[in-house]
Amino acid sequence: MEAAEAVFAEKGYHDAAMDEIVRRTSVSKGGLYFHFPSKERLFFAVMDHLGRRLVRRIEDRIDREESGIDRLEAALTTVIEVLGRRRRLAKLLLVQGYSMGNAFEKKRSDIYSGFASLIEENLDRAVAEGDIIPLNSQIASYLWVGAVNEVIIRWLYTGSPDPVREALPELLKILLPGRLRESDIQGE
Amino acid sequence: MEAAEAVFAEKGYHDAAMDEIVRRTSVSKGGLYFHFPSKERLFFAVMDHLGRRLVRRIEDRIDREESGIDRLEAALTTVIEVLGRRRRLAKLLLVQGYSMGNAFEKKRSDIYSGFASLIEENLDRAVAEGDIIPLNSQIASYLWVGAVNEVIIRWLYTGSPDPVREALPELLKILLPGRLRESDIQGE
DNA sequence: TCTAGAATACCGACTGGTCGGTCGGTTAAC
DNA sequence: GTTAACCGACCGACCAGTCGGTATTCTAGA
Repeated sequence: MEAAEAVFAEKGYHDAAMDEIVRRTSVSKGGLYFHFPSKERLFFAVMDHLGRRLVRRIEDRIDREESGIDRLEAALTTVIEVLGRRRRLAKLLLVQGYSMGNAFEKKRSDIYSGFASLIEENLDRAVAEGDIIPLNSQIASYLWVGAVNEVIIRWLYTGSPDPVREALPELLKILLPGRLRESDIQGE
Repeated sequence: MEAAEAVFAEKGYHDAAMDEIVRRTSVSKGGLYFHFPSKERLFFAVMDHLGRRLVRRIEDRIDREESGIDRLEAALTTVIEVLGRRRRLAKLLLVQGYSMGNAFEKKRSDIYSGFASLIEENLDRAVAEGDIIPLNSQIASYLWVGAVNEVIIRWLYTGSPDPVREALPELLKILLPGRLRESDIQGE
């Protein structure tokens, strides 16, 4: 029962007790352990499920766009919108994993890589299409991921700035300066 | 004894046992608890100490520069250099805190804010000096912080890319496009 | 069609190990 | 002789995982 998601999101890996997860489901502890051999595996299963679903959602969204730069904008908008509206999901995906200690390293890489490679791919595409200046797309994709991560975590912890209304437009402006030429031309 | 730093950095907050910290020092458990009322407080003390030291080091470095844009470059270079050379410090400051669960929220904000406000301040300065285009410096500072965070964590987990040699030049190129005009002018 | 019994799914009281924190005491300093 | 600094054996709470058992579904042979 993936309503274990709720407990992990609220308490973090370590403070989430299997007994509490059990209490919130209709299965018993034995039943839970029949399907998942350990707490760690249960947690990984939840993370994988949610991570993959988010990436798929982004992919579906950007497939509607033609150019690399449009796809980049759509990808960023989608992540920020999804994570910025669902605190629980955001907290679980971006924060609570670390609380399981060093075992999380591999899993984190997996999840973040899904999003990063999506960005990397479309950065290359946008470069090829001449919409943005050439760059090391791998490192640039880390920058994108890191920016999203930080903005969302900041919002989780302090409640501001609003990811969708405040942060997103600003991030787009900085990360896709090519866009400026179309709408912001005025000075030089 | 701040050699508790080593244990926290290796194991993370939760997996670090007070008994092990004690074992690695010359004091006893009672002695340790005489100075620090709880494990949590000890951890916070270590974090505060290291966080403040890093910020001070950056401040010292950027005070040697005149313009906002030079100070930004110096700040970014310094963090990446310091964290990119000292795995233990980086892991402790950027990763291990989360493993203490939700109690870490406030502390993380404190530490990251120190660096973010440094960036924010100098972004404003660089804007005023006309070296970069106007932007929401608060959100831009989160982007900077997030980018550093991600690049370093990536390196911690996978060993690449090299923060100083590979990531830093690329980040500078993207974050301070103004710099391009001086060295990269060729086309348009 | 009936049934033995195998396999699958599930139950929840219990346990064994771990670890933060305590406390009665000792030593050293002023 | 008072107080600050320090010691380390011990305690008790907590919790992942177990295990002996039950219920349900599937399978096969007569």
